[in-house]
Amino acid sequence: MFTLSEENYLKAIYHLELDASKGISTNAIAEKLDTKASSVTDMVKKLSEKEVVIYKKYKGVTLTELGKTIAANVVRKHRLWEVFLVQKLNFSWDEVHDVAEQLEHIKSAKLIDQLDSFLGFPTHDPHGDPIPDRDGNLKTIEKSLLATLSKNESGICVGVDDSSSEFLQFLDKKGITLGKKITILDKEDFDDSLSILIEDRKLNISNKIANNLYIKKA
Amino acid sequence: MFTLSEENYLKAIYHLELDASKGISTNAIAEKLDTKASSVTDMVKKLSEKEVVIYKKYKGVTLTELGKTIAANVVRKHRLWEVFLVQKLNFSWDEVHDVAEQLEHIKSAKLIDQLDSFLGFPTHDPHGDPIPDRDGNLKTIEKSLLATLSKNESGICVGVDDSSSEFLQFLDKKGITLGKKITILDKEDFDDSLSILIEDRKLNISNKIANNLYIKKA
DNA sequence: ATATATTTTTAGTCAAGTCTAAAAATTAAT
DNA sequence: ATTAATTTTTAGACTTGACTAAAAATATAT
Repeated sequence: MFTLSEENYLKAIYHLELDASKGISTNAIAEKLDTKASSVTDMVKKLSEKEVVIYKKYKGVTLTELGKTIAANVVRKHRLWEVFLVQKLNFSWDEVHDVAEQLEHIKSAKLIDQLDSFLGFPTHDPHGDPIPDRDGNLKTIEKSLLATLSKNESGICVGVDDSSSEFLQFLDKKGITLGKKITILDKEDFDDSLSILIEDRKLNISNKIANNLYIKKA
Repeated sequence: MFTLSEENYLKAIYHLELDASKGISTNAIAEKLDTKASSVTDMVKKLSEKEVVIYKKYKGVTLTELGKTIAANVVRKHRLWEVFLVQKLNFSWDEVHDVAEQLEHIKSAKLIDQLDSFLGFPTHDPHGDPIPDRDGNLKTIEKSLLATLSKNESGICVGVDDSSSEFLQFLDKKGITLGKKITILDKEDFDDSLSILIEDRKLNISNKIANNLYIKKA
């Protein structure tokens, strides 16, 4: 059995491994968890003892298969709870994260299986992130950052990279929600800002926004 | 803010105070929480600092109004989650306790308000125990132990005293569930066992059972 | 290739919550 | 009203997870 702290470390390493080929540095983990590298070293030794990570001094950390499974399961729980909060309890997508951070540590296989079923076996959370299955596998769909699309290309909005409540509330204000179709009307070379069409409305958005919105090309 | 451990102490004291007029002894708390009296002394000092209990050495502990409110809120969460598990996730009433013990510590006012609403503002949990309102008040209904009824009296089954899964499963097996009408057909002086009528079926039950079943007299 | 800068680890400390064993207070018994 | 039994508290130690400051290893720059 793993403690709340251990689960958070595994989850952090799991997320960091998604976009990093080498071993994860203790510093990177420390930053992600808002703690100190020395604390990470201690914990990583413990996790290594428990055979959920492989750790060589000064060489960074990688998850073992077991570690990956455990981390994916925490992520699965987190995302299922997010769906629950939005679909059943009328939370908005920018309110769910902190509560899901707590709920993801509840231990009960039956609970999560039944929740999954109750929600109709959702495949993605409210931010468009895929929900791992019971074995920890997640099918990733081909999605592109809006910023990478060319003029006149279009697609469906399927996810966000940054899921801070500030960004999500900004999207709400602009009427940009998952599932909507977006077409690039124009790209401005000067500042890489975009002119887009979304549901018959024309909108100008900055490059920063375009770099945090995922599109499934049509 | 209170830690998980602090909340569990407050809840234990809260439950113990329900059927005890004097201050609660550290020993009683220790037994309830399956810990040692010395640990309780330490914690009770801390809770006293935080003004949620009143503690005089060797004299036992009582909750302050603040302490009562906090404890009642934990109990409220516990019981709402139990309702959720049974009504929405198809748990049986003997499976919910351990999971609710975890869920009761999730911190989010919105979560619990929305859950309450989602469940239709239930007044009692699956074991017939009342759910405190947002202010910690609970309305107790007049209920009697089945063992206290006399021959030919009858009433509705409204709760259990012992909610161990063993006892609950026993009741399931016998077809005794909340809401059913029970009539005392006969009482046996020798062993205080009862002959009862429940939904046209005649049943013999021991005194031990009768002392753990609550009835609302008809 | 050596010096400098950065990253990572070690060593020692701390707080929360628990424990055991011993001491002190309270309660019960003669 | 002492003595004996029980309960409660204190004192000191342990574990988990974190921290700071110093040492060691690695990476960078001239």
